[in-house]
Formats: sequence, C-alpha cells, structure tokens
Amino acid sequence: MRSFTSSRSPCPIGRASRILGDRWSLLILREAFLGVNRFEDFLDRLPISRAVLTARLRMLADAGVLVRDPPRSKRATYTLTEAGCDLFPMLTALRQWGDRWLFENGHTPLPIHTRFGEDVAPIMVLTTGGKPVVANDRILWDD
Amino acid sequence: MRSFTSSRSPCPIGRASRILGDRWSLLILREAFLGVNRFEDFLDRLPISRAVLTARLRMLADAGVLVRDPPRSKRATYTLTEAGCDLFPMLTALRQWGDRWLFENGHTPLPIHTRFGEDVAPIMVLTTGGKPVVANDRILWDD
DNA sequence: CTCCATAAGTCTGTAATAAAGACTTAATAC
DNA sequence: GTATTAAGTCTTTATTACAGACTTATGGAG
Repeated sequence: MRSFTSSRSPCPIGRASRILGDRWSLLILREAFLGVNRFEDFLDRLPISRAVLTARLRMLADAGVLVRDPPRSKRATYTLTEAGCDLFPMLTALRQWGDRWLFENGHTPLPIHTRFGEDVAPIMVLTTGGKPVVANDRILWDD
Repeated sequence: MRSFTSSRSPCPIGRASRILGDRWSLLILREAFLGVNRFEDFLDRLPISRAVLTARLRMLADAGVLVRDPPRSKRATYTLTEAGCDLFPMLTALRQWGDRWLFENGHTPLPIHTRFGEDVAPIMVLTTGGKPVVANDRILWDD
C-alpha cells in the first residue's frame, strides 16, 4: 500500500509542498538530521501518534527523502537519502528565519559551531556572479 | 477570533512548522511572492476552498507573515510583511531542491533571470569565513 | 531451538479539520 | 440608491488525526 503518489505540478514548490507541507514532515526531518533513525525514537521525541508516524515515514520513503532499511521487515531504520541530505540548505534557511522572526526580542539562537570553529552565516540568494537577489525581483518566480 | 497562537517550542523549526507546515501555506506564499494579493485571486490560482483560504490568510497574518489591509473590512489585500519577504531564501532553497529531486531526468528549471542578467546560484550553507557547511556537521542541530 | 522482551505496526472509536458549494455581507461603481 | 462583485460564513459530507489497546515479528539469552 503506497501512501504517496508524487505530484504532477509543473512547479517545484507545488511538488515539494506535497512532501513537506504537513504538520509532521519538517519535524521528522529535523530529527533525522539530528541522527534519529528508529521508529520508537521518533515517537519518543515527537508528540505524534503511531499510525501517523507510520504513514509519514512511509510517505517520506516513497518520496525518496528517507530510506528504510531493511525494506521489507520490522526493526528497520530510516535514514536520509542523498535527496534528504540535500534539504539541509532549506532547513537551515528555515531555522534562521525562525530564529529571526519567531522569538521575542532578545532571543539569540544557541551558538552553532561548525567543524571549522566558525558560525554559520546567514543564507543568501546570490546570482552566479555573486550579486544578492532580493524577493521583489519578481521575475524569479515565473513558472 | 484568532486562528493562530504562536508555538512555544524552543526550536525555530518547531515554531516555523506551525506556520508553514500545512498543505496550503507554502503555496499561498508562493503566490504572494508572485504578486497575488487579493482573496479571489488566491482562490482562482489554488484549488483551495473559501473557508480554508480565509482561515489560512488569517493565520498567516496573525503569524506576521502577511499583512491585511485594511485590517477590519472586506475588500482587503494581503501582502508580504518584512518577515514574509525574508522567507525568500528558504523558498528559493526549496524551489531549487524540488527542481533537483522531484522531476524526471532531463528536467531543466525554467531559466531564471535576475535584474543583473545572471542566473540564481545554488544556495549554499557557509560559515562566516565562507567555508561550506554540510549536513553531517550534526553539531549544527543541537537545540 | 525455544522463549522472552521489545520494536514496529495495525485497529478501533472519537475528534478535529478539510472539501464543495450555497448563502450572506459589505464596498465600490454608477 | 442600486447593481455588482469581493470577501467571508454556513452546512453537509468526507478525510485525516488522535489516544491507546492490541498484534506481529525480530533478535538475544539460555
């Protein structure tokens, strides 16, 4: 029983929203990036019901974001695929946005250290030539 | 009647997912970035019901992503706030991800021209020193 | 090999949210 | 003022979510 058929939208955001646009997918992926990969561990860390977690993990696997191993038995692990790992820039942008706009004044995000000992810089949209692109360059959104 | 009370999660992704983690919010924002700002225009461009669109627009306004003007009468417009515009990097990252992973082989995104005549570059996560950060720098995700 | 503990998943009844579309209200054009 | 239409509400039906008990299968201990 397949719980996900991919969207046929011509728009990448339309397609992506069918995968990520629900109450749990972003949170499941956050946990996956933190290293969580077992069913019961997701269950412990998120206030989600078992049935919905089953459905979401299956959907994310069908969508190619997670891989279930072994594919056909119990006691499986769910880990990020290459496509899943590639959501890292989007999730980081979302995280930065949340830190900027969803906390009371005075909130400072927990310090983030990379293996270089440097903080993560604010994510920017740049042209190939390195010039900043802003939202009201509306042309960007032609579909 | 308020249709949204902000999340108290200590995690910015937890908070953000309460705003963006549903079937319509990302699509409404996509349209908003395209310049759509009237109720009936959103309705024409998305297969959403009137009642749900009413609720979502109110939620997005309560969340500070859109602003409704005038605030208390009909015939209003909904436009992106500064916080809403600041979702541009996240939406762009999502768009790039969708273009990379959600289309059959051979798909090339529609050419995107900025006012500089240059394409948009792939969004990267960098340290303040300009070094690339990758997903399994797991430390990044400590909450 | 058998049995046990437990991870993963299903099932059931109830509650919340969404869909479709008719109906209502109010703002603007004339 | 009246007509038009944009914005929103209401009602019914359908979908999805929830809590929690129950089932199934797997890996380990002996």
